[in-house]
Amino acid sequence: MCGRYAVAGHVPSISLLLDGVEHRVELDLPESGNLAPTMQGAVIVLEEGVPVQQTMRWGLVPHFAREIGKYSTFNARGETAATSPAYRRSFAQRRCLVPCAGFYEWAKVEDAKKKVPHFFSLADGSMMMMAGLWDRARIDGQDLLSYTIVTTTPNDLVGQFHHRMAVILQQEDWGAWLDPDLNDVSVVQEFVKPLAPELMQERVVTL
DNA sequence: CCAGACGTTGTT
DNA sequence: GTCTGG
DNA sequence: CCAGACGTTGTT
DNA sequence: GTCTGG
Repeated sequence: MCGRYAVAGHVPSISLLLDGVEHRVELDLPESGNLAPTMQGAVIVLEEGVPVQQTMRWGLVPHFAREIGKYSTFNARGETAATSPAYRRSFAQRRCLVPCAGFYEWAKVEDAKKKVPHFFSLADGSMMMMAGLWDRARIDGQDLLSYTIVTTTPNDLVGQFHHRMAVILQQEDWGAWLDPDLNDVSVVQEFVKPLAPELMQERVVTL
C-alpha cells in the first residue's frame, strides 16, 4: 500500500531517457512531510512529448466521473489496473511518475495506544519515484487532474509491515513508464513488481 | 432494455 | 464501530 | 493512509 | 465511457 508519503523540499533535477533522447526535468517540489490522499501532490507527466512537473489531486477521479466520488482511488492494484474501468485508459495512456523522499507504513505495537510510523526510502538516499496513473475529469464545468499510485506485492523488507507496496521505478525505467508509445499493456505490466529490498532502508519515525 | 457501478486497504 | 476530511 | 467526528434545538 | 445485474 501507499497511503502516506513524504516529499523532500530540496530541488533535484532529474534525467529521463525517452525514445533514446535524454530529457532533464527541473523539479520544484513543495515540501511535505506527510502527504495524504485528497491533497495536491506533484507528479511528472508528459506534455507534448516533454516531461514536466504538474500538481494534481491524489485520488484518481476517472474521466467519466461527473463528481468527486467517495471511492478509494489513491492506490490502483497493479494486478487489475490494466482492465479495471476506472484505471485502464490511464494504465495504457496516462502514466505518471510520483517523486518522493519515501513513504510510511504504520505498525501496531503491543500495549501501545497508537500505531508507530516507519519510514521507507532508498538505501542510497536518492529520490524515490513511484509509478502513478493520472486522469482528467470534468467536474462542475472545470477540468480536474488527479493521480493514483500503483501497488503490488511487497518485497521482504516492506512485507514485514504490510501486504501491499507501491511500485517503485528504477531510474532506467522512468522514461519508459512515461512513454505514451509504450501502449502495449503486457509490456507496461512488466514494470509492476516490487523493488529489490536491498535497495531500500527503513527506520522508525515520529510524525 | 435501464440503472448503477466504476476502488483499496485492512480486518473479521 | 464507522464514516469523512485531509 | 490516519485523525477526528459521530447531534439537535434554540438563542446570541 | 463501458460493463454488469436485474
